[in-house]
Amino acid sequence: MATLSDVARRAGVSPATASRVINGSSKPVTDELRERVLAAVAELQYVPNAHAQLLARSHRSAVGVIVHDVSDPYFAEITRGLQRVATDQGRLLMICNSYRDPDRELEYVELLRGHQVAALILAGSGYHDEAFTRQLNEKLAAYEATGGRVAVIGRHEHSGDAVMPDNRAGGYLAGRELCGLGHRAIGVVAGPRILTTTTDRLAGLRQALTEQGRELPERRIRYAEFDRDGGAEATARLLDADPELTAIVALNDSMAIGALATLRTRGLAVPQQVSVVGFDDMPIARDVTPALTTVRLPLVDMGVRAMSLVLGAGAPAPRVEVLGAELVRRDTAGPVPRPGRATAPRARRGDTAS
Amino acid sequence: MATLSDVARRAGVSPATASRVINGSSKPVTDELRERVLAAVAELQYVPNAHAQLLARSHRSAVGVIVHDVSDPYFAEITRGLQRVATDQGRLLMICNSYRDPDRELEYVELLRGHQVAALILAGSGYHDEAFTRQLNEKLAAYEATGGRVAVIGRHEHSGDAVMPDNRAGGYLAGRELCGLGHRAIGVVAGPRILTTTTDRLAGLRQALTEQGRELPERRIRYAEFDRDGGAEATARLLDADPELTAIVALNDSMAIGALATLRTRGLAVPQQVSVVGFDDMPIARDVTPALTTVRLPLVDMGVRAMSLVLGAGAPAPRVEVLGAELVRRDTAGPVPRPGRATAPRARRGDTAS
DNA sequence: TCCCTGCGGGAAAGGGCTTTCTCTGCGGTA
DNA sequence: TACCGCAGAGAAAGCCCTTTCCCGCAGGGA
Repeated sequence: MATLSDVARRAGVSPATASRVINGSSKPVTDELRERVLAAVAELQYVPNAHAQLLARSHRSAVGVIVHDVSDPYFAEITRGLQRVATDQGRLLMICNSYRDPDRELEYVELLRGHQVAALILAGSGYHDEAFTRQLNEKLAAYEATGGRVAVIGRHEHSGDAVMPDNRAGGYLAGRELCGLGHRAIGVVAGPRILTTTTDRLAGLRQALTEQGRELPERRIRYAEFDRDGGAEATARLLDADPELTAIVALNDSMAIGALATLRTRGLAVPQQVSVVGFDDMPIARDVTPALTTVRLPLVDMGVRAMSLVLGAGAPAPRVEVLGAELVRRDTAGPVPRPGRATAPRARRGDTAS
Repeated sequence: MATLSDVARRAGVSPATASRVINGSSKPVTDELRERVLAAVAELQYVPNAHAQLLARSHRSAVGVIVHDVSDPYFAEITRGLQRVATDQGRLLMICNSYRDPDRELEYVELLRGHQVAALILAGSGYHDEAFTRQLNEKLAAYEATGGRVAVIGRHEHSGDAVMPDNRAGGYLAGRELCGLGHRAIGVVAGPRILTTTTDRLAGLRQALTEQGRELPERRIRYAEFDRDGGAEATARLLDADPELTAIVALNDSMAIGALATLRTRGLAVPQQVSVVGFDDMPIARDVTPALTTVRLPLVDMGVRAMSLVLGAGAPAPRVEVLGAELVRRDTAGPVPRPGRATAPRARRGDTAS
């Protein structure tokens, strides 16, 4: 690889001058030398060694992000928001997938610290795990002690800047909607119970049912992986245990899609026999058939805000931004079927392509 | 940030010894010193500066990847394959999204070169753009001249290691299937015509039709963005121009989903009135209703192979691996409707959740 | 007793860049 | 004419590590 001194030598200047030209330093350089340097750069196809630059420069610029999986639409949307702000500010993003493995999450914090990121964003759900939380907080504290900025998305036991989707309110919305449609036997297809996302959404849901004088017993909840196959499998277990179910709440849209697959396999019409409500409103939600009724979270905006928090001026007190959830009515939630009468399939509501 | 010399000082040893302990060097260190160093590391929460390490070490380890967009399922799958091999070998992956912007692609090549990656994988489609291709090749050549390894996925005008999905064969498969079902009026919802992926798939399709004595006039092709909305829009234009169409080939699954959305909006039954065939077999393809008939590409495997090529021993001659395409029959492609008879909706074929 | 060997440790030389500090030479002022 | 100041260029000091090279010392063989 050509180095800066190669360029300098070829241009007949000192490395200092070459560096100044290449970085557009404020220190003035004669046009003639400038041109000679630029020519040498082009001829040698010179690209500065990023590591050497980062070592020599004082200020850190990159931002680290830890998500569960960028290819999961939930995180893809959040990342889009993060990226937008980062790009605007000329920051490089280092994105790490923890695949919901707490140990890997810890490792990535170290790794990103080692890479001298200016800030760190934890975009995955928090865990109900004291030992892990303590370790994570130690590492984050060490990082913050050296001037690193941290923001979390979701409920983590971390005192600092945070963007919180209102999962509880979202759960409540889903529950109220189904109650309003007359459902009593409501099953829940939940993500891993160790995630705060799961428990928060569940808590909101439970509150809605309780307010309506209904209840949500544990036997109507099935925990599984937070993805399509987890949803399919949990739905199957739920139906096996309780064939009377008239509605299913899936705690994210991927699981909801799995639930729809299982219902289809079993010949249960949605929403005529069983209603389904998802969570997140990922883009695909409107394209499944019937289009998914779900709870929308402002995912992109969450990313935008988290990045803004972390790149903005440090506030004395930790800032917490709660972002509301919103019910999106589509075609998978309908009135509870009248008992004792065989339900005939009705025409599906039309959907709009846009 | 604590540095290595801080650790050394605290442990009462030289930086050299500290480094040896931390990196598990082969050079032996007394247990006592070792423990003192380890203790100091823990107390100071020391994390080595990755940039300094990379600068000091001679060998480069990270691998750079340029994709169009990791959150696009097509690339998510490929990336999964890349990641698998990289992780096995303890390599860090730097993934960059070009968002199908050639200039950004060029910039990322520079950036990754600057970051001293050991290898570079171009996973996006190639472009029909001579100026761009020349620039790209120059940059890649410069990189390879300094010992960098390069592999491309898809057809790029780059002489070197490559993994090629057989897009042409896939297009052929789609065409033959529809011909076999009796379709004559076949429309194509295509991605940007500047992408080799588009033209290759189109070429295969055209060949199939030609062999059957049919043809594929330009007026039955609509080019749009390679995503859901592009597909929806192109389908609308196609139907407006030619309402007699009995089948649509979408050049990727995202577009196919957009096509289904438009057909649904217009009240056209799939596959009774219009058949649809997609391309790629992304995971969601089996979950839309009706489940999508499509052409499967071994996406994960493509990633695995590309990474293996690039991390394996350099072969004297460039290696090109062509991976076959396969037709996956699901529920969106059916026999051509008999003309002159109103088509009544039939029962949908059952699908299996798995 | 002396020398050689080998082990454990430290000194120091990079690795490629940025940036401060220093130096030279010029134009301008008194 | 003497001096000051400043513009433009270079010398050199880091930034934080790794790794080679070297040194001192203890043990073993002659």
